[in-house]
Amino acid sequence: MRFTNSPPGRDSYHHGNLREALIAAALVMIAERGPAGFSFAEVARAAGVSPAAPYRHFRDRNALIAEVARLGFERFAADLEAGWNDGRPDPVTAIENCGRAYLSFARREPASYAAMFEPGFPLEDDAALLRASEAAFGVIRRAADAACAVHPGPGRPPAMMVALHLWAMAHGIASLFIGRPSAGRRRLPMSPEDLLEAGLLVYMQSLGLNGTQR
Amino acid sequence: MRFTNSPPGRDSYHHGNLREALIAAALVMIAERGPAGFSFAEVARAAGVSPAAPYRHFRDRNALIAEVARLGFERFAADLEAGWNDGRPDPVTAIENCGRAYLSFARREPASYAAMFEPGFPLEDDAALLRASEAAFGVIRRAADAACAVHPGPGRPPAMMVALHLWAMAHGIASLFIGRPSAGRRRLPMSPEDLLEAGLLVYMQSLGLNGTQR
DNA sequence: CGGTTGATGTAAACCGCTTTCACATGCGCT
DNA sequence: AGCGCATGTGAAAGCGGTTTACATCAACCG
Repeated sequence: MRFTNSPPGRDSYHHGNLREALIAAALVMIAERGPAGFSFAEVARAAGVSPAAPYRHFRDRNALIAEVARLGFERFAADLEAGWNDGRPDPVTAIENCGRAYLSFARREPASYAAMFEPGFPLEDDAALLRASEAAFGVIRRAADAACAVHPGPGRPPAMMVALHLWAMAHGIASLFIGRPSAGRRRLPMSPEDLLEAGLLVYMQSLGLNGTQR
Repeated sequence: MRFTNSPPGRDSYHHGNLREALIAAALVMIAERGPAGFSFAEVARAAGVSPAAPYRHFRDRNALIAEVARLGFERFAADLEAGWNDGRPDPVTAIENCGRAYLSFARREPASYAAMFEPGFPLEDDAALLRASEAAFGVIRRAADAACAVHPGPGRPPAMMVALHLWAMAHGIASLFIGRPSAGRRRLPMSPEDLLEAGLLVYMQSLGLNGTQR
């Protein structure tokens, strides 16, 4: 499998856009075998260059994974933002849509999701990556803010805590039931999407955030 | 670092309990660098034996990780069972205790937890491992059953769904906020334990599973 | 235009890991 | 005491990953 992308297609000594080709190859391999399932030399082979070439673009294998994660967080934040859609038509429905966007991302981009949450090495010293992940969580945080604002006077739950609960529930379901199988994986009586929607509804109902009876 | 354990301490040709020593060494290395962060030869070195010795006990590196995961699931199930404590003093409190036991395990045995949920390879063909993981989930499932039984007549939630929600919430919090840092990690305004307890309370309150007002 | 410079890719050497083999050791059973 | 099987060794073959010194090329500049 070559990833030399048509324009300048590698008819010459230089590749042309090796950096992007390496990222694309890494995405495929991570999707197939996880963040630990490929080597720096292997992506080089997939891109049709010598094993030493990638070192011109990334300090090492970890830096490549970190870049995959950073780009993933950017698209992730955009997806969540689109799902949230400024809280329309109403906060509860918007949060459900946001949850669906969350799982949809994990499903469409399992490689990015894995690089983001199971990189296999620290990956906390990368400032750009940190900023990207902050942006993604920011969407959830703002959604929780808006939803909590609906809550009547006293006893209003702390928005940060609500945001963390929403995130944990979504991540828990994505991590357990989407992507490459792990040990805990088991057959579900419903789709992960339905499972998450039900969980979010139950949670938010208790907070009095929706108009439903109870 | 040697793992030759004091009683026959390796004064002789044979190790004495190499199998356990290899598992112990693997646990240390997984805790430090993740399931992908060690080689078969390296655990052999740590145990003070030749690189070929481990093959007498495990088919390959993956089999070693799978065994670490299996033993982890056994202790995990026992911990959850102890937390649940047959639903005493009452189902809601018992589920909170179960949640605390969940996070406590992830904290005390980060290596086991990682091997169980992020092994880095399929690990679903191992029957013994599957059984062990079933047993662990069974505890959560029974807790959800018992809790749901308290619910008044119609509108009773499906226990399986509740079990999955509880598991997802606990796993989400453990995965995001306990263990070696990942990208999504951020500073919490509260301990993971308090975060989970609050989340479980909010969730169960909505189901009418506790006696609290609202 | 021609030369220089820096970015990009290569070739090959080096190193460690994996796996297998024949062989050594000694524990436990009779 | 002696036998047999489980367990550990040593060496070697083969791979694959990483690294260093060198090759190529594009862009810039006088």
